[in-house]
Amino acid sequence: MISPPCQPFSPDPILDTASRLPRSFYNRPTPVVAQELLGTRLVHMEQGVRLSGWICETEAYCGEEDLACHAKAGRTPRTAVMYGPPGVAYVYFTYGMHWLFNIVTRPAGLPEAVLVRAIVPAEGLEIIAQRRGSQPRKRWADGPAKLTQSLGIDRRHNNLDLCASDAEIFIAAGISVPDEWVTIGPRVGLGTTPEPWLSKPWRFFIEDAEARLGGQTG
DNA sequence: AGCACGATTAACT
DNA sequence: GTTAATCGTGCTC
Repeated sequence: MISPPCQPFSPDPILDTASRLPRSFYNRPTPVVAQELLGTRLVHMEQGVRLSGWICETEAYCGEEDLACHAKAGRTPRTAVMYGPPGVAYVYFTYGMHWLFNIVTRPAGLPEAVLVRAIVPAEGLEIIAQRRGSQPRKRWADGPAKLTQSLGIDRRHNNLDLCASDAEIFIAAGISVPDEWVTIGPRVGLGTTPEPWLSKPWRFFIEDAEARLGGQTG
């Protein structure tokens, strides 16, 4: 009995991971990575089911000097992940109940990351509906804690290398987003963070994302 | 050991 | 616009 032939590619787009973004994508200035993540897909392969959404809102957090960034406290058990290599998930807990998903940027030693703040759900809609069905569809994943709830992301995924070929969470290449679709402004929810950090234009989002991305098939 | 606060959300008035 | 929910983290005593 001969071995079956290797699959040259996955014929099923639901299982395709060939478009996983490489580590070099994340090893660049954090605001650039944040903007270029718009229009890509955040994918979670959860027990064989593919859950995903189009990334439509991000924020850049830029190291110890950035007083809005957790790394302002230096290297602690929580922030250690941000001091590691780019392309790794930094998932943290806040307000006693919410998980927020970030991706580490820049070379090891520079504690910077992009917070993913919103997605337009694309795949795994049945499961997302189970988790978010108490809310109208437009609100299923239009916030940083809503998207982690939608995709089933939590503490288990902190420090996960998104660039590893077998990682269950990754970013897949998506569509090219025209500059005219993108609004840039100050980050939100920063409370008493002082200037100039409070006003840095490090938030990026696609205007009318649901209409523009909702019909994409990926 | 104790404390104040948080890169939020949903349900109020 | 206001507020409760709920607990890990980092800082002070």
